[in-house]
Amino acid sequence: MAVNNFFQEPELATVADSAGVPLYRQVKRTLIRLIEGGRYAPAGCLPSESVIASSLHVSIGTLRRAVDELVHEHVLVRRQGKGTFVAMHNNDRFLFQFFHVEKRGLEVTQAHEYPAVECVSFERARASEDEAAALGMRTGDPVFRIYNRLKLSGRPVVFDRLCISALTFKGLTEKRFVDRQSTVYHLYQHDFGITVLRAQERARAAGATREVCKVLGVQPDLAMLEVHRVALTFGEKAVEYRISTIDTRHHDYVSLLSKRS
Amino acid sequence: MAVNNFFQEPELATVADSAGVPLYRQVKRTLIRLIEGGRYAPAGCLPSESVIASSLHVSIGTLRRAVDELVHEHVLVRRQGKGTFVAMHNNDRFLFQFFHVEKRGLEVTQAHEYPAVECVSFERARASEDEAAALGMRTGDPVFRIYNRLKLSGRPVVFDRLCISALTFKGLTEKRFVDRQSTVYHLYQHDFGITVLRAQERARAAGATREVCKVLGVQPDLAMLEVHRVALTFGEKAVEYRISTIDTRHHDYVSLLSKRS
DNA sequence: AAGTGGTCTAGACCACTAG
DNA sequence: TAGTGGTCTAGACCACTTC
Repeated sequence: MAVNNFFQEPELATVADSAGVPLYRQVKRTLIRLIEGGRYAPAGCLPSESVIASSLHVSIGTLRRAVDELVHEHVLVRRQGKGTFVAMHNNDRFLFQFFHVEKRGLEVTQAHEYPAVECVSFERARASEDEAAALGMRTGDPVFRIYNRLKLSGRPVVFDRLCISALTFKGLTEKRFVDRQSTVYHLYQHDFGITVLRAQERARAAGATREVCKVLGVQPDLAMLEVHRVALTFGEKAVEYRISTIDTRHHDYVSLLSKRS
Repeated sequence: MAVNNFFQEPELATVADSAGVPLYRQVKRTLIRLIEGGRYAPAGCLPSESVIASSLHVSIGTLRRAVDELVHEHVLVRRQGKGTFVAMHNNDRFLFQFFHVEKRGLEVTQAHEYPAVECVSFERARASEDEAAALGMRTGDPVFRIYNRLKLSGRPVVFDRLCISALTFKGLTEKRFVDRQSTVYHLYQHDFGITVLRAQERARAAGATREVCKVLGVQPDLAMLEVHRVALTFGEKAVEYRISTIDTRHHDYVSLLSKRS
């Protein structure tokens, strides 16, 4: 499990002596560069903390502080007795970090229900002005536009329209998308090496359009919840723009303010 | 600024040797008990880290770890060179920790706009079933029901209906509520010693009711965003139940998933 | 200059996991 | 039993604030 010939590239192994920046931040940047650069596969095990610390010529306390922050940001996962791993996007933890629709009723957090995803359409297109702005690209650049219907307890509840760069996700096909084993974000990570770290969401209410009525089977002008999400990876780079239209007659969009203890 | 006769109560000063619980967690619980018990006023300064550490017979590293977590949970605030303080709810930081309505447009986080609050009605009432469930009390218990209209750039955008226990907030009057200097949460903290630490929110879409039309001046059945919030203090105790109805034609409800770096 | 929090170190010991 | 992360310590030095 341990890797010996680890920090070979001198420029990566060296912690730059940037002015005023705390050492543990520099160590953190170094670790991010290594992860980002594909130095470790997702789910891969990092060398032990003592090995990394001595490789980078910092104390173990400093190394631990850098890792602490990366764990907090869901980039790494620690498992006592086993090692430190690159966070994966294929487990419950990560699914529900980004899926926040819950059946109405119990205020206490109940067991989450997995949505069943059906792909409604998959097309290559050119970025609209909005899409380009959200993804930091130019209008007309090639994108994939993927429309999904999500069912909870057998009833259609969410209409997801997502847009991703066809350059970033070169080689993606409808078949690969539909046949994926796990979540979309796991596909991004496993097949394209892109790890979604966080997302910004903006919610608003809007009447159901004809398209929404058709896909979700609701009556025209029903008040729907519309969530616009931009998913971000390292360096705050936007990788996905998604509009979710939610039938909130029996479900809520759940948000948690501030940290829990 | 420094307090000398600090840890007088032996049972508070002693860190219980609970089985298996890390020392820094026990220190954290001790600090919470002291804050909760009004040992320090809000905005009050704590003794220096070295003083607390030696008082509790733990190393400074352990004390710092406990304080780190409390800072992360917005219970304490550190100021280098000055000291550690109990977090206050009267600054921008805390206002916008709980107010998440933003004008549409720029995706980049723009300067937040302060809402202008008008009290529409203030009444003593008996808790409905929903209110009682949200606040952990019995149906029929006395509550205050306070309705506010919030304006942004002079236009009514949000209709807030909040419900709090009349027992917890004994002595609150419409005058005191309206004449408050700062935010509602600052009033809770300053006048009643209740610190709101976090909140749970559930959002849904709904057509405008007659009451909403009257207060916000919108046409009937316009799709509105409805946010149900339960605000919590120490020990996960619910202290406020609030329903915000938002006109999202020109504003969004903004949510941040996962941590930012 | 004195006092505060912020960083960094070096090492000890414990708890968990695997072979 | 060996290796991993988790906790705890004791002390040094730095950066910031106040007097």
